[in-house]
Amino acid sequence: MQRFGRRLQRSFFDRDVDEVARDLLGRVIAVDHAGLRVAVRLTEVEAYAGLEDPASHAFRGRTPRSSIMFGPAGHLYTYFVYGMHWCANIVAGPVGDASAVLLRAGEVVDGVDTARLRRSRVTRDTELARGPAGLATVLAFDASSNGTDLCRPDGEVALFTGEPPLASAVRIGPRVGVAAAAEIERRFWIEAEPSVSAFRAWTPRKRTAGPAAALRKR
DNA sequence: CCATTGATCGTCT
DNA sequence: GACGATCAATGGT
Repeated sequence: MQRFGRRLQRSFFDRDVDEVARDLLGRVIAVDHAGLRVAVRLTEVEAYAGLEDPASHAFRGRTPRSSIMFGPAGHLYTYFVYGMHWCANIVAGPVGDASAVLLRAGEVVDGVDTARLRRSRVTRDTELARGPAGLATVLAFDASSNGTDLCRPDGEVALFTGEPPLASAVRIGPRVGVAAAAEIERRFWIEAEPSVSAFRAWTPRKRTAGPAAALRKR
């Protein structure tokens, strides 16, 4: 789509994951699904640096879930969390590096009507793609999206150049909801963007399983 | 505005 | 068997 610039090539993703994450801000990810297009301008992302990063899904080596991360850059890595949400990453760096960028938030710039239908409980458009699960829902990402190549010229998922933000508008801080390596700053976002989710430091949760939960189920 | 919490299941130990 | 790269409803300030 000319409107959002050129489709990004594999070389864009095949670099240091922190650089890729930083450079993804302002880019536009477009998905054609069921004959409908939704496009999102990325405003918040997080880098996960493969085997060396305790917070990464690849930290403990290759598993069935993390196997896509060990493959070539520019492919989607989707995963299921908390028993109900899907989240999406883009694999970055050389093969075997197992790094990826979590797509945390964005602004819906095309297909707003479709996005509203997919997020029926959301009232404000700025919240349609706020948070990784909301963003994934708007773009119809799920198990079947895992491994999708963003760099195929005819692919139904694509990343376009868009318009990168001013360097002065980019902020860097700790990742959201991450217990491991909480001091590392690998979250990148665009300042003063209404679609960016609020920062929440990791906090221990009250027990949700155990005797009380078992009783509740009866 | 902010803090708390239930829902729900794939993944890995 | 425990827990998680979460969301949205709820209730208080």
